[in-house]
Order: sequence, then structure tokens, then C-alpha cells
Amino acid sequence: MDETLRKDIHNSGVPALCRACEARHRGVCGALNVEQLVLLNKHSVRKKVEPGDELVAEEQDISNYANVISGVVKLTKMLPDGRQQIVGLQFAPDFLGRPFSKASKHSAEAATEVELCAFSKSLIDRMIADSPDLEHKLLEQTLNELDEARDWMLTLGRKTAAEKVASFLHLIAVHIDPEAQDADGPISFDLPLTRADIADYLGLTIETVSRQLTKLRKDGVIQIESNRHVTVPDVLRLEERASL
Amino acid sequence: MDETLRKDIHNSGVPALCRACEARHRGVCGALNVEQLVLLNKHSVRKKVEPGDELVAEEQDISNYANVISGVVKLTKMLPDGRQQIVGLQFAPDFLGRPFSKASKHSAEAATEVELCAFSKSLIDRMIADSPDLEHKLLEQTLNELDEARDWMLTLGRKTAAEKVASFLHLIAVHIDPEAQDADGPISFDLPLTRADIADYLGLTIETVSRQLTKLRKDGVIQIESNRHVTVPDVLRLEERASL
DNA sequence: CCCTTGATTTGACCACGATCAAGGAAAAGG
DNA sequence: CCTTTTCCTTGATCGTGGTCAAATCAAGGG
Repeated sequence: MDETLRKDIHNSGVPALCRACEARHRGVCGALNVEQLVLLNKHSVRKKVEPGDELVAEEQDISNYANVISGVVKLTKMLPDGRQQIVGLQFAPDFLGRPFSKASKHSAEAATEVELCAFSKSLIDRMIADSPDLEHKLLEQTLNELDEARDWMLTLGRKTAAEKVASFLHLIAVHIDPEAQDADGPISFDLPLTRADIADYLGLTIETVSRQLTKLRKDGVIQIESNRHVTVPDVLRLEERASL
Repeated sequence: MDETLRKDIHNSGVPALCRACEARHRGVCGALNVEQLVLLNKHSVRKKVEPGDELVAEEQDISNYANVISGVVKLTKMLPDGRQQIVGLQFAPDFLGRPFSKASKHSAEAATEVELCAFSKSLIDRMIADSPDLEHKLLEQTLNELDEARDWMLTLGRKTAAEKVASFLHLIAVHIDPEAQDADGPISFDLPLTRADIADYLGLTIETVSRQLTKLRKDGVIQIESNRHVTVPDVLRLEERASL
């Protein structure tokens, strides 16, 4: 009783769109009070973008930030001659943007269909300046991204192709279903990336990715249906293959 | 006149050790007021550690943070079977530590002789909690480290051995002498890492690193004296070799 | 239904970087 | 000083993963 009442009070004034939004619960918006939420909501817009759509180009000036509501965004970097590397994946409810810097150091592109909640950089920058809670939340997310980036450096620098592909599948499995970490039942999910994207994420070619997936399938570590849907009967076996 | 007077006032009360400290000017201590500086100084201790000394072990609980005063610290991760990857290098006046997490996700080891200014985690954590400026500074450093990590992922995933070694030399050159970025005169420096460390940073073997250094030397891109001292006559040529 | 288009798989071959092995050079210790 | 140890270089050979090429599969569109 009291419980529900308090919840109502707490939600009163919260913009409708925010109420069910993951960004409000686990993302940066969780650091905002009702007043700030209303203000931000007034200047934000929901967008749906298609796979392949570019959100921010490398070196481009940033005018907007966004929260990922659903889907997967890939952050990529390119060498002058065109070789490409995916340097990060952002899932809901990650914050998308680079505070305190005018230009982005990498490009951001929708890997799947993506829903965004976009808002102006200047407004957030102002809110950051006078809301320590928001800055704290950003620091936490950034530290987590740094940890993930460094984990991935180990994968890129020292693992074999077979281990890289297994590591990738494990990473996706865990991100799609955080419970999968230590579940012993089978888990299954759709790959959010094409073979070409997977190759760019792992520093491999698509042929090698394909061959290693086939190998995992033939060895019974995974099942693949229609190229995108993957089932992992035993996460522990996958982890072994990934040298985790 | 007025200038120097103000400076005196500004420095009055500042602990002697901090006055000439880089961490105070470019590092996190720059975000502290005199009072905080005095408090921190009272609970901090300068240490000198030798190359190879381990500062923080992987998975170990963290009880201390530190500023790097001089020298280079390498952050490393290891696979169960012993393969190792350096996931970051910290130079003065970088902050060393992982706020908001009990255990470290990587090990930290002195690559050269290193001077540290160490202080207790709990004190800093409390100072962070009520000093938005400090948290802001930490966020900035973390964002920069994230950018660097992602830059390096491109190097690890997509560059050839030759390009990796050139990229490493360029990175060190720029870190030792930030002006080197666009200088056209020759620059020279001591390598802070052994061949083995360079290999671990680049995801290569020491043999390959050695061969590529020899190649760069024979091609006149660099000169090497007594294995550690490197001279780069033309930074632009090095950048070309690094595919920057 | 067939044709087009793009994504994925598979095969044959090759090269880059790893591995194995030895020798040389520089620093450390007696 | 010479010895020992560590670090670095160089050479010979091997194998993983890249390259090139073709076949197969899946999804729309006419």
C-alpha cells in the first residue's frame, strides 16, 4: 500500500516516455531529478534508425548526445587505407557521446535497428556542470567501458582466431542475457552483427570468422539457424573455447 | 608584482612536496583546494619502486591509489595459460587506481624506475564524494584513457607488425615530448620498455619486434644506441610507417 | 516462379609472423 | 678483470590466418 503510494508520488511529473525507459533505471537518466527529467524530455527526441545508418562520423563535430533505447550501436575507427576496426559496442541503456570534446574520435553506426533518445549536447553539458550525480553516473559508465575496452585488447592482441570468435559469442550472450553468466541451461540469441562486422570487431577476415563458426558448430559448442540465430547448449564449454 | 604576490598567496599553505608536483598542475590534484591538498598530503607517502615491481595484482583488492610522479607504469592482463597483454601505459602525472570497484581488473607494474605519491583509497573516495571538481577531473582522465585504449585497439586489430612497432615508437615519442607531435626537427628519447614489454604491448613476439626495429633502423627511419636510446630524424616518416 | 542481389560458406594457395635454435652484446656481480 | 645472467639479434622453418576465387544460400522484386 504505502509502497505503491510512494511509487506514484515518485513518478508524478515524470514524463510518460521516461517511465518505462531503461535509461532512467539503469542509465544516466537515473541520476536526474524529476525537474531535470522534464527539462531534458522537452528537448529530446526519439528516433529509430536502420542498420548501417551513421550516427556520428569520425572527426565530426558533435551536436547531439543520445541514449540507446534498443538495438546495438557499433563504434568504429578506420585507417587511411580503409582497414576498419570496431572499438566498442553500445547496448541499451548506454549513453552515446563524448563529453568535453568537440569532435568525436570514432564513428558510430547502427549495427541493428536502433531506437535512440537524442538530446542537444549543450543542454547535457550544462546539466553535467551543475549535477554531480549525473557526472558520477557518467564516470561510472566510462570506467566500465574502459574496463571492457581493456579486456578486449587482451582478446585482440593475444587470442587465436578460434578463441576470438568464441569470446565474441560469449560477450554477446552475456550482454543479451546478463543471467547467462553463470546459467547452466542452454541460452540462445540473435547475433546483432553481420559476419563482416564480427570480423571488424575481432581483427579478422570474414572468411576466418565463418570457418571458426563452422568449427564451433561441428564440434557441437553452438547451433546456428539461418545465419543469425545462435543457441549455446553449454556456456561453460563456450567459455573454455574462449580461454576465459 | 601583483602577479607574484597573488601566486604567493595562492601557494601559501600548499604542502612543499605538492608545489613542484606535476599532479598538482596537470593531474587530479589540480582539482583540490589548499585545505584538501593539506589533508591529502598528510595521508600520502612518496615511494620509489624498481622496474618489475608489482604495484597492484590482478583481481587483488585495492587499498591504495597513487599519482605517477615520474617513470612509466604498465597495466597488464593475463590469460589463464600465461599469455600476457599490456593494456595501458601510465605516465606522469596520471592517476593510478580504479574508483568505485573493490578489485582491480588488471595488474600494474613498474616498467621503469617509478616515483609514486600514494594515498589511501578510502580518503580519496570520500573526497570524490564531496568534491565535484575532483570527480570531473577523474572523468576527464578516464575519457582520455578510453580514447587511447580505443586508438590502440585499431593498432592491435588491424595493423601489421611493421606498423605496430612504428606506432609504438610514435606513441612514446609523443608522450615523452608532447611537442614532438608536429615538430620537424629530430627528436630522441629512451625507450621505457624492454623488447619483451614492447611485444606484450603490441601483441607480437620479441623476435618480431626486434626484426622490425632493425628494419626501421636500416631504412634510416630511426637510430638506436645501446638498445634503449632512440633518435627519430623525421617524425613524419615515422608516422607514415605507422599508417597514422 | 525466376532472377537479382547480397551475405555466407568453402576451397586452394600463400605470406606474415610465430616458433625453435643459436649466437652476440650489455649489464650485474664477484 | 672475468663470469654469469639477462637482453637482444639473427637465421631457419612452420603454421595460422589472409587472399583470391567460386559455390551456395537467403531474401526481395518483377
